[in-house]
Amino acid sequence: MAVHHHHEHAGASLAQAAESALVEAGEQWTDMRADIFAVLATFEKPASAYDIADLVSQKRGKRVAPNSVYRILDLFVTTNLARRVESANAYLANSHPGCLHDCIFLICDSCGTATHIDDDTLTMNVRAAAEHAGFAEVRPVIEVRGKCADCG
Amino acid sequence: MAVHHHHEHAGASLAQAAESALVEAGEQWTDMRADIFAVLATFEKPASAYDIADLVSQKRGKRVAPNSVYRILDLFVTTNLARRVESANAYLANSHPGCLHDCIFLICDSCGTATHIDDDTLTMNVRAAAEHAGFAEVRPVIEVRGKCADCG
DNA sequence: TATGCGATGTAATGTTGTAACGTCTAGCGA
DNA sequence: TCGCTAGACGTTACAACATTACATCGCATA
Repeated sequence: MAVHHHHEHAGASLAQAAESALVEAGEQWTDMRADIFAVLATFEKPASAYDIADLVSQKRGKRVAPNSVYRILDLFVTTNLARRVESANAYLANSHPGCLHDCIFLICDSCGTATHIDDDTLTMNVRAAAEHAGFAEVRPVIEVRGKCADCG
Repeated sequence: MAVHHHHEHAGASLAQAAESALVEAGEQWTDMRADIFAVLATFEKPASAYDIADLVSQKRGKRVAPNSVYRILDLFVTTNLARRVESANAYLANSHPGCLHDCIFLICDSCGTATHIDDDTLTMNVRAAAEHAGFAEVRPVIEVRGKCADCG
């Protein structure tokens, strides 16, 4: 099984990496974006836009509307700073922004935590299958729901 | 690439197969369930519970609440008569109920149509990767968003 | 007939996501 | 300096998706 290796960021290092990646992409690293990224990065589990809105509101002492959060999350997703977990309608910080590849998420139905696996062979096979069927600009969504080791 | 082969039902044959599968599972094939399955089966694209509720309401000349539709869709999903497309918050009739395996869905971002691919080797690899990470009772969600051949 | 159970109805509410438009500010050329 | 522009963010309203709690109906059967 082919496995993808890279450095995993955390904490301040992660925020740094995120800022670099966003600026690299020609976007601004504003206070609001920093706050939203910081909050997102504190979550173990995929966080909903509303969860994030609540915490960012607390942090700033002023209501931040979900609307604003969505805007910024969308930006994060397109610039690869965050991922959307489709089967949970929620988001995760990307622990290695700037490193572009498909992720496989494992989400525990019981405790909600998500872990991620990288297996480029597998994801390339999925891409290949889709392209073989005539699809272009493909964006694989590969998630596995189940019960994690801790909840077993 | 290993590929899974089986008979694909359509129209009345599909409804028949669905009825058999549901009864096989120890559930009743009621008028409401038949209507919902029939409506679901007419869709090319993944259908939302509300889409289905509207059409079934028309068909019966009486409002059917989304609630009732969700209940029956959940039943269909657990009995393998239908699939949920997570990245579209919508449902598809399973064209081969009674035949149990993982599906890969290709959904066109442009026209919304979904096609499905069977590749047991690929899906088994995804399952294996999740199980290797300590997950149990795994349910793979493998979808690919992109642009279909017609919309290219 | 009474009773229990599965299926469906009804109402209310919770959660997720988007649209439209207003305001603020930094940058920049006249 | 003035006024313009563009991007970021605010505000409100609403649309779309999903669930909860409880009521009712009809059928099987004790």
